[in-house]
Amino acid sequence: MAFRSEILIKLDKKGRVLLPAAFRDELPADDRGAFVLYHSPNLAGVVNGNSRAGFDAMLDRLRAEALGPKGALKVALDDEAFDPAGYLSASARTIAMEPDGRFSLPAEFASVLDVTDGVMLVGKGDKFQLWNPGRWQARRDSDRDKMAAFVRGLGAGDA
Amino acid sequence: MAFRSEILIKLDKKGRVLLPAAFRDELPADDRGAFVLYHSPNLAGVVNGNSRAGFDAMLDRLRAEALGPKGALKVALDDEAFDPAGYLSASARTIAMEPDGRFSLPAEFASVLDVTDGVMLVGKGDKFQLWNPGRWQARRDSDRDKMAAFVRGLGAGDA
DNA sequence: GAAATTCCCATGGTATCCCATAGCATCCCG
DNA sequence: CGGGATGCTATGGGATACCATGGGAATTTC
Repeated sequence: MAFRSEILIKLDKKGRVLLPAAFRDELPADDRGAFVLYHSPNLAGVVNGNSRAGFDAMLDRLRAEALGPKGALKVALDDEAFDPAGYLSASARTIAMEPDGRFSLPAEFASVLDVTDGVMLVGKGDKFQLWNPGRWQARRDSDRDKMAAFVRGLGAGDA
Repeated sequence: MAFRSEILIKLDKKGRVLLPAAFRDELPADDRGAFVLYHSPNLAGVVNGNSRAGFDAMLDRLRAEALGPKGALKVALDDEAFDPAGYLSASARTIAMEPDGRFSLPAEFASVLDVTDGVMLVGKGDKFQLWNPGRWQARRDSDRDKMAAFVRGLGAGDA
């Protein structure tokens, strides 16, 4: 289960978006009809997506590693303390797909993405992202330079 | 598992390419039906390939070395920071083969390779590469000289 | 009832399945 | 040891299935 590739998908007049077959195939076999969209916790204008199981697994890791072994119990009782996993849950929505893999993009996501006729779907391995196509282009260009620098840095550190 | 040799393969009118038997045999026995293609991170016009397991192993090593022990959690949440493994995932595609070992080369790869009727498959040990045959010829010639110089350098350092 | 949502059918393009063949390499068996 | 016989590899091509998309009709929502 690893989301790869970047795919430009049409947003039609009815506000529908297709989750590409390449991504649908990465959803768990027993839960192909729905997935989760949630706002990026620290990058405005980006929406993250994952399978329900993948999203839940991330929350579990978050609670375990951020809060320690007693985290789960504490979170269940302590409403005063900040709970990052709870924060993400509130920003997330379960999205049901039609049998053909399409779904209607909730307006809250469409507006932060600022998309009107196309959405860029980007695989990030253990999750995927929705981007405004133009913004993704810019991000991608800047990442390309960072990647080249990163590779150069590996060589230097080695020697 | 080591990819060796250089093989020129036809690109037919339907855009199909054969993964040579010599390379298919190097794929893990339990995952022979598909592999991964991804753009070279720092060499334009070159496409890399590997088994799914080989690609994933590279990403794991990458994340381990690029980030600290808390890397996994940070990467899962931080969309603003540059993530080399995520960058490679976005540039990669899982390629399913027909039972006879052929696959259709996605247009994005065919265009950066600038191939029309033939692709050079080059084994690089732990991965393989796709090249435009002419460009590979040039690269190979230049590498031959570099290799000779490298071997001479070894002798000098020894003495 | 008007607007939005969901279901269903339609379509062009692409990818996949399947069958076919020529050229090698290997095997087999007396 | 020879000479077929077999099998696999790389390639071609027709038929079929699937993907992404559009749009009408039915259903829901307020």
